[in-house]
Amino acid sequence: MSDTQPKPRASFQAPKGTRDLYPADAAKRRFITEAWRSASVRFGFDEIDGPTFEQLDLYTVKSGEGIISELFSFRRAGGDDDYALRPEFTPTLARMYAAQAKQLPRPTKWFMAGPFFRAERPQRGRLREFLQWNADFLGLDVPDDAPEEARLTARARADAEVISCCIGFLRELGLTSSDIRVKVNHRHALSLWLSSRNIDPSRHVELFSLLDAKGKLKPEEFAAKLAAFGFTMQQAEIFQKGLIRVTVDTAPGAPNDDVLDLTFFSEAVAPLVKALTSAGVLDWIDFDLSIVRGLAYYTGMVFEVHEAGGKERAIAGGGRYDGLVELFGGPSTPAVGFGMGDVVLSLVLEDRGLMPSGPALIARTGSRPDAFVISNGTPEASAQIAPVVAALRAAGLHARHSYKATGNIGKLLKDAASCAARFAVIVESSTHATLKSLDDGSQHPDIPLIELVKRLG
RNA sequence: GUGGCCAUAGCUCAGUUGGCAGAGCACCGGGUUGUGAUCCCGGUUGUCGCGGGUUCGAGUCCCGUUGGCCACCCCA
Repeated sequence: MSDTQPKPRASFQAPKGTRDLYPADAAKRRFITEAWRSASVRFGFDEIDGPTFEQLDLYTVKSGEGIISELFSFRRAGGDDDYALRPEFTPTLARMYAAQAKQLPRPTKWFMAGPFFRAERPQRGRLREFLQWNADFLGLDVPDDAPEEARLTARARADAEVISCCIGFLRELGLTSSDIRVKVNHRHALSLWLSSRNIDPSRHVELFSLLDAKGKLKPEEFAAKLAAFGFTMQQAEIFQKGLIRVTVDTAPGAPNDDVLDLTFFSEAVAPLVKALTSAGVLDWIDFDLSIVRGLAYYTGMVFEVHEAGGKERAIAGGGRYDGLVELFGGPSTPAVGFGMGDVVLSLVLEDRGLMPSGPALIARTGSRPDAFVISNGTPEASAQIAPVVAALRAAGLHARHSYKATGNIGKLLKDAASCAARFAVIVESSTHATLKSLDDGSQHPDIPLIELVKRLG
């Protein structure tokens, strides 16, 4: 050993806010990503992906210089370009769409799922490295010169389709509309409604931030600030609760209308409500005027998905961002999408008992062995384990065997059960085996070894 | 970036005013019952997160550091 050899270091730890995934954890991650993929494909989205790091400037275009402290950014030794690990997908998406916009179909529906990185202090539901699923609907299914009314309903259809895909995924995992609420608002509709109350458009953004901050203010403070916009105490309470009833027929929704005349808002969101109804997901939806989402680039519908008890951070969030593709150098393109992280989602699934584990998880992730081959303990049977396993694998089957020295059949069957094998093959002689189904316990003796592939296939 | 709590076996944790490093589970081996719950016996695993300091002596007290949990900030 030379003097330059580094000394062994006693202990390394995973970097702050990252996770080591042992087999049980990796299987849970696969369970989630497979479900994301399955829902996306079912709703007609095509998979894409981009680099996990981009030019630093790509992120400041949209979010300003302030974003830099939240990024993991770096410069190659000796180079002079600044890069950043991707903290979100939307800039990459906008860049990719802009680059090929002329040849892409309308609409273009894309999804991706992969790792993202944010230099934040970790806490419950928030890590520095996490997975995020993104689904986006770019362009509309009507011509650019279609009447404005047609374009409005086309936007509402796209908005509803994106929300439906998100809900379709949650449903597939066994969550219901009483576990999860999808809180929806509409920035444009909100603005129309505020204007109808003679609130000048120049003050709308200020009011949006006030609504966004309601959870952090004392009720009296919140009401006092709302009073500056002409709202009464009673009306402030409705904002405080968040929940606004909007009905399908756009009729004034009782009981809110007794104190808040929401006619303008209701009319503006009517096409969205209609599209959500057609998609069969309206029972998951709460309209909530206080959901504005921090980002300045949202232009229409915005939504957040929350655990019904309101205990966790948002499971997902998204909305319409019609100006963003243009900002990245593409043609003016209506677009709507959302992102969902794996961290809060996992907390909710674990809490509701919907995260599988053990053999159930192995079955869900498609890694069940077809056969677990054991010997009855005689030398001639033991000698057949390697060739039988090899033959099964050569036939494309998933075959395993025990690495234990014991001849205890009970212990070996326990091993077979713990890896969730479909069948145990108990080799009895140099030519025959017993086939045992580990699902129903049934046994078939005297199976010739050469017939195993046929019996298991 | 700010604050509080925490770090002992692979996991969950106990460890007395500072005095020989522990339990359960898991894992491995052996035995009994030719069949997945079992039962009995035995065994491996630790720079007590890391680095300093005080002390005859530190898992225990002090300082620093790294990481975790929680809240603030932020949330694309």
